[in-house]
Amino acid sequence: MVRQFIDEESGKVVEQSVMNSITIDCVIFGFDKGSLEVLLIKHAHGIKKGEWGLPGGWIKEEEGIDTAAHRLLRELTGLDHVYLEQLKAFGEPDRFPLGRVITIGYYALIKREAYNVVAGFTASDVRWFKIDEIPSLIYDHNEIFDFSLKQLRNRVRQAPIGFKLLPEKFTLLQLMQLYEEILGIEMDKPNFRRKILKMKLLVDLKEKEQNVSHRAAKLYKFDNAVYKKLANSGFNFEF
Amino acid sequence: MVRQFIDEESGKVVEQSVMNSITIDCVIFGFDKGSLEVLLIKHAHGIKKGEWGLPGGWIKEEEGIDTAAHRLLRELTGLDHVYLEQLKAFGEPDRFPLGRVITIGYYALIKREAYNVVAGFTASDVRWFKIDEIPSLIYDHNEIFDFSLKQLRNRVRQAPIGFKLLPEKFTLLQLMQLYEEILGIEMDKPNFRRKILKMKLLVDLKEKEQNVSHRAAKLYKFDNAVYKKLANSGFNFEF
DNA sequence: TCAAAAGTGTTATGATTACACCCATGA
DNA sequence: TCATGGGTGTAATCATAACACTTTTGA
Repeated sequence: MVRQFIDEESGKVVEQSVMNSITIDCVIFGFDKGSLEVLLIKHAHGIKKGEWGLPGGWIKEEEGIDTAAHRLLRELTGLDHVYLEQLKAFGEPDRFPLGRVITIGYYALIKREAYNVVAGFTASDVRWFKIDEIPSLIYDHNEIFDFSLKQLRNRVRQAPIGFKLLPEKFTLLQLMQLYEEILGIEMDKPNFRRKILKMKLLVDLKEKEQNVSHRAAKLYKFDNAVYKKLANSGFNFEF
Repeated sequence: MVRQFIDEESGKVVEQSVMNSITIDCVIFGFDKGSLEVLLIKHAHGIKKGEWGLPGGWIKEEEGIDTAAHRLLRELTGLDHVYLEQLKAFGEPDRFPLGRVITIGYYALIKREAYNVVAGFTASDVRWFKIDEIPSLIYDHNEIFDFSLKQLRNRVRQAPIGFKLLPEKFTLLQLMQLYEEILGIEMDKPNFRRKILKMKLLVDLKEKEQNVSHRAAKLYKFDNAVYKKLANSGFNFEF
């Protein structure tokens, strides 16, 4: 099967061979103003024109699947160098109406303020949706989204991937609210502070918030080097 | 693409259309005499004839992927109605030498004593290997195995899937040794007893071991109904 | 009676939880 | 001065880990 692509160097439309009957779909999570959100695109062409779905596409014949997922994200939304992890393959025989197509689901975590999302050339619209306001999506994309949320809730308890959703500099309350939002639970502020600080994963930046109408909070950043040391010597990230 | 299959009703060889460039491979775990083992097959045909690999095969055109994994397990090893869970898709472009093929990895947990493993018609040999004695496998099957072991170690801490590897009736020491073997750690017998019994997941069968040359241990079974109740109300299975 | 594993008891330590309460800042 | 969130303190409770010890059974 042959498909059209925008060549990333020349910017011209080129034709390339892709794998038949296998696609990639991607759930993109962002965190903004206390809400966990997902990026959806409105299809500009095809049988599902005008409907919302997950960004996705075909895998080139000579390209690995992780590479393909990164490329698709770049093409469809302008996002590059983001945290991306595979969920699993979805392959019910009737999931796609025009033939047998298996899709590999991915999820991405992005720092909202670092990116400006644009609609790629196959999308007519791109928008963030709160996770409890996801519309009815094309094909089995609601199932893929549900699975991705479960996976995120699981993974966030095992490794500090939550930080991928926050700005470089953040306050402890922002971090706590992120965990509350992802896990759908309420936490105790004093206890959360102590617990996260005891882990020694955060670096005190000796800076404070600016222009807030209450006592300014200290800013912290995540220390990836310390995390790697701790992760090797066995380490638990439960909340 | 068309492949040959043994029809499950008539027992005759039939031809059926399968999905092109996508396969399934399965890591089958069993537990015997204190050791965690994996079932491998020696290929009888093809370019990798005589080499060990994971059982696997093609997906029929009208068959879901989970269904395909169950069927393949049945065809290749005689195993039916086993616990089976998808790992993820493996799709490096060079993983398969004769063309671009993506594979979907699965892992199975089976009760060794309940099954008699046989070599299916494409395998010349089938054997259990201890997890620290896995030979060099075909394609990227060592990578798939490594991932499956990581996944098993993770999952076993989140849900009581370990029981799928034990006989219906087991002693607390057997259970503890299973966890020790899977997680690769040593545990304290008195503390393990108390912890697992406090969870209320085990039913005391009021029976004892027979013919052991030491004090006979009580036999227990896993109570799935209680587990489901506990799992709903939030529940932790850490060891 | 001995070995081997079953099974109980005890104590120190640390984590978790649930609060009360004071502090800093802009409106 | 008041609201808002920042930040500290404390005591009760619960979980974990380490290890000493008693019991049962067949060889």
